Amino acid sequence: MMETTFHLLLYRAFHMQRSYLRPCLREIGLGSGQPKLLSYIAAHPNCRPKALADYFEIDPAAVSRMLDVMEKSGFIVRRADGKNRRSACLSLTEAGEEAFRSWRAHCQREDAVMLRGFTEEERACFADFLVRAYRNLQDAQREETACGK
Amino acid sequence: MMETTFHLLLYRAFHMQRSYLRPCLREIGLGSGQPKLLSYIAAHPNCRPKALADYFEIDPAAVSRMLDVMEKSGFIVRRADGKNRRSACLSLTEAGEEAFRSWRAHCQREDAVMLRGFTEEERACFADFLVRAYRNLQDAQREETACGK
DNA sequence: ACGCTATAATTGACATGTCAATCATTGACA
DNA sequence: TGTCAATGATTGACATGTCAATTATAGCGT
Repeated sequence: MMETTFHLLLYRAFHMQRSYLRPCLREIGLGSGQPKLLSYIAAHPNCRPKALADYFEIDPAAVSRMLDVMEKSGFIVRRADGKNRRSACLSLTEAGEEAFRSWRAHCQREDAVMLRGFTEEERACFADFLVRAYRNLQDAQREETACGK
Repeated sequence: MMETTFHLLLYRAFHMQRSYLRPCLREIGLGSGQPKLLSYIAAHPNCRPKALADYFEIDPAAVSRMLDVMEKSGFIVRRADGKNRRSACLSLTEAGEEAFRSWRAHCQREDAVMLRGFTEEERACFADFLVRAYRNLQDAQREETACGK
């Protein structure tokens, strides 16, 4: 792999990670986009779909359909809220809690595999780079859309 | 953004990058998966679909369908090869060459934006980290599938 | 209280990717 | 040469994501 652009480097690392994680996800019964929703709901019980879309910066439509799947799989429930009939309150079922625990454990092992041979400093540095790259793009995007409008 | 796992860090950086690049791709008339195919075909004229699938480690089915789109968009042509009637020879049209040049230029600008505030050493380090992470996962995957079989 | 606008969720249509099945061609071996 | 297995491409079905349109509810301003 001799890529010339960071764009492709990032793609390949991400893509390989998803590929590596696939068997585990299949075993747990989750799709590749679902763990993040699971973890957010675990950390914020009774949150709304909108919160998920905002936090992960994905389309509410994607959230809506993933919740459909996760509800059908028995990992979450959409509970009606008397006060707010527009949004549902989301929470994990027992199976959802269990799936989340499995995922978290596996995810930690995966991170360990990915960072094999990295020193503690390098890990911190890598995380810092990823955050900085993310923020640079985010800032640029905000500027450009603000300017264009 | 205060993620606890590298898994999510990588996802967010990748996702933000794709989001940042979207307007440019729309302008050129390319889908998000097409630039990499374009660049490979530019570097390897008359290559086969299989080579694309192998190089980028994606499913041949995805390649097949993206080529359909790119052919319909007028960026590539599938030329029959008398010797080998199973695969087609792929090449860029003039429009394809032009799209590739636009993409490459924009991609360089994007990398510059993403790496704003990075020193030269940090850039090299970041690239190295991404390659090492990729290879760690690749090796682990090979081991596990070899072992499982 | 009424109506208008803004917000939340959903649905449809599409792109990218996976997986499984099919189909055609190739190439090797009896 | 003729059969048969391996290879390459395609197609169908699904998950994730985008975008645009629709629907229902909230909430504000008069």
